[in-house]
Amino acid sequence: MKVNREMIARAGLKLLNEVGLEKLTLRLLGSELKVQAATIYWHFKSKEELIDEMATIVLAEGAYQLVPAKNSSEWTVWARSFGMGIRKALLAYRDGARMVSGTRLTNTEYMKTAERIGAKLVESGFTVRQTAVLLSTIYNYTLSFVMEEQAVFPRSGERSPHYDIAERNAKLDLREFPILRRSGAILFDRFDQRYKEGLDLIVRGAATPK
Amino acid sequence: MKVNREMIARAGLKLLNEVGLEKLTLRLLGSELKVQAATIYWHFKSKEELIDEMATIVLAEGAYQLVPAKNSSEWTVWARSFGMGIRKALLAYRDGARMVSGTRLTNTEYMKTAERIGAKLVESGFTVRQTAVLLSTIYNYTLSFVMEEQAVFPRSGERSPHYDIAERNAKLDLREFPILRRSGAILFDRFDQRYKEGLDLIVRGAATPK
DNA sequence: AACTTAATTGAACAATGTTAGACTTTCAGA
DNA sequence: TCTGAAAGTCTAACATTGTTCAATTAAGTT
Repeated sequence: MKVNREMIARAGLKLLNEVGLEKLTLRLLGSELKVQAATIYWHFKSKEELIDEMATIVLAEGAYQLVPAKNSSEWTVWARSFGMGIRKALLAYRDGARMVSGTRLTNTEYMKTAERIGAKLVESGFTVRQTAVLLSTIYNYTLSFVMEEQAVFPRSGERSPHYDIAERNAKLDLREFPILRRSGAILFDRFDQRYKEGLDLIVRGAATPK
Repeated sequence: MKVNREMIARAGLKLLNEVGLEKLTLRLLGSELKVQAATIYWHFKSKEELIDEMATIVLAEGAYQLVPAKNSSEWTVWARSFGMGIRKALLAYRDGARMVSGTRLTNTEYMKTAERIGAKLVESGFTVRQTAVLLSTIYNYTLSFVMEEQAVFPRSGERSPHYDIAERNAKLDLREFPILRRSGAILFDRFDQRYKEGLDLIVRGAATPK
């Protein structure tokens, strides 16, 4: 059976959702495609390059949701949509954030959307530098946030046993850590809510003159 | 020669700086300590646990710099110092950010400092929730920022050949990507500067009422 | 049909984390 | 001082992984 880069990367993403990044081995991927692991090396020069391709697909696939549904004129809506869209794209795959982090894009699909958003911000009065700082700050915040989120919820709705709130609290003395203790429920639950609040900080900061 | 958890983790950090996270193998670590790799398993139940310990040390070691030198009364100074301090702590070791990301702390040393900073914010009028959101947002931003930074500069001052600005620009058509093209120099150079600007966004956001 | 290129296979390699059992050191208590 | 158990280390192996390479088959071209 003949395979190509696209098929391999897609199968990789399918398996990623089923077994997670750590268990995504080239032999498993080969068996999914009914092909030897070595075959993959005809299409990709390394596993790393395959993961770059997979990450690129995830971002490209999710790119459409980075831009507001209505062609709103408010730049704040665009900035927020950028963050929320990336988070959604990363959450679409198990270990999505960890996979994307530290990969290099293999094509410019995703960048087209980023360029549009950047243009919107420049149009709204930001300098190129301010635009780059704002978008990269949102991007970094989001990437790390979702990495944590997916550590707690490897698959959406399924909480990892390693992050039990009650267990964590048991280790934190209420007298010594009054604030951290009360933060557990905030940090390890209702990620949607906290993500938005953090995103708001950044956007509000950009909206506020020094 | 007898070794213990502390010695092993310290040696691990020393080697981390020399060879990076990927090449940090248990056999190499064993040879550094003049001990077989298997010995490490008497002190740690897995490599992951060893890395947890190493990460914990990095944060604990860096904790002192999370708090302002002068006991300033301005909460903004505390918030900024928190971010800058974490960045410094992560930068102190090669692949520091990647190592810390996704590990679980093995003791509460670092948390003591976090609690102090949290207390300062609550004292300044923030709710516990606002405090948790602000600090976690700074933390996430910083972690991801430094991961990128250390991908570009694996060791401080030594730029990775994979992130050449001119090369990147060559791939980006100036007409199609006018903004991204000009962003390269902002994103892949002068990390100090950009980090502060991003951090400022967050802090300013927290200072601004909705 | 002959020949070239594209794609896949099978088998192996080196390296890694990890484990099991034998061996050695440490040291408290008789 | 002797003894025996506990603590610590070593040797040797295992399973799994990414990767390579020569041999083989499939596809496409002249």
